[in-house]
Amino acid sequence: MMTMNGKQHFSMHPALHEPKYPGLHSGSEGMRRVCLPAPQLQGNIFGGFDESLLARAEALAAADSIISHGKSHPFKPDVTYHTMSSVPCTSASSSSSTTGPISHVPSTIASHHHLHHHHLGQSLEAGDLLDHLSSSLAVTGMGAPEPSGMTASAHHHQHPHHHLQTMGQLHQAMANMAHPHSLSVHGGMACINDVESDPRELEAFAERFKQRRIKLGVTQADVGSALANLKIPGVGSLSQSTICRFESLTLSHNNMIALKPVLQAWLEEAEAAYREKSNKPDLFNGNERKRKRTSIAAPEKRSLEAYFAIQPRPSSEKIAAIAEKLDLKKNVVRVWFCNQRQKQKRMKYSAVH
DNA sequence: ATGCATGAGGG
DNA sequence: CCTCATGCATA
Repeated sequence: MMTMNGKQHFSMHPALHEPKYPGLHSGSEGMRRVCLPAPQLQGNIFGGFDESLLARAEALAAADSIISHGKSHPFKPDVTYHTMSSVPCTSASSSSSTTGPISHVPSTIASHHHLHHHHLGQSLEAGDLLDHLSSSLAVTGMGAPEPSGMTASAHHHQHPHHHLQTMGQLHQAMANMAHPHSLSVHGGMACINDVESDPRELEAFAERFKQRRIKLGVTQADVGSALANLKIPGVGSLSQSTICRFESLTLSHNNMIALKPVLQAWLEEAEAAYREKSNKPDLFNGNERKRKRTSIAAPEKRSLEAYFAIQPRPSSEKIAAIAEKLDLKKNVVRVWFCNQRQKQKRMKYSAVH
């Protein structure tokens, strides 16, 4: 559909991305074993990718399905619905209009009134709890950019983008702490910023975090919204998804490092407040959710995985071709590839170590 | 716990 | 367009 944009990006990067693959424990999706040999297609990826490539990928996809994986879906015809409907809930929640562009508007820096949904009976009332925790993790000067797997020269590379610029400045911290050179000459043990111990420390922290969080009777979602109350410059709230991913280490290494200080600060505050006060009344829940999610059917997904194994970064043309072949919207395919690439780079340090 | 998506920032 | 950090909707 929709023809093609005459844009043809030949960004055939050698192999900037390390073939790091998790495989440590995840195992929920169908990817992971998609690392197929992919014979001699390095030479004509662009030249004659047409039939051969697509055919090849599909063949592989077919073979793959025969082999079967432990996870077979009952069957899912691609349900591609995009529906962002209205928000019946007219509560005063400040939350986002799920209508896309305005999801996260206000930088909670100035105003932090988020009336989120709660459903724990006696969890801590973050709003007040963490209100006085304004500067726990002020800073920790340390200088040294890029972790181990980053672009060594682009230290300003992925900066303060996104809404709440949660990392706007966290990125600094992240970059700084990423280097073993500095120091964490603080208390002496488990400071807010001793990332020098690399992935191991993170893993341990994530584990501890989860355990204590549960102990406090707080959900991932609650942690996310409570973060805004920390009013750490540049740090707003986060979603349940992100907290979950942090705990399960399924974020990029950089992201993990950037989030650690914030979550640690929250944890400390929450525990302190917990001891102090039993709890508070708590709020009610305002619910609102509408948007539907596109669902790619299993067969299509298998094909995509096969294509991905052959060429993780298909050009616009190829994406269009694949999209048409699988009868999917081009954008869906493009996004799918982007997401696959991200997954491939998840934490679970599987490379460069 | 995860799949698909949005958006910022950078080319 | 891509990469990245994140989020909504979902299974």
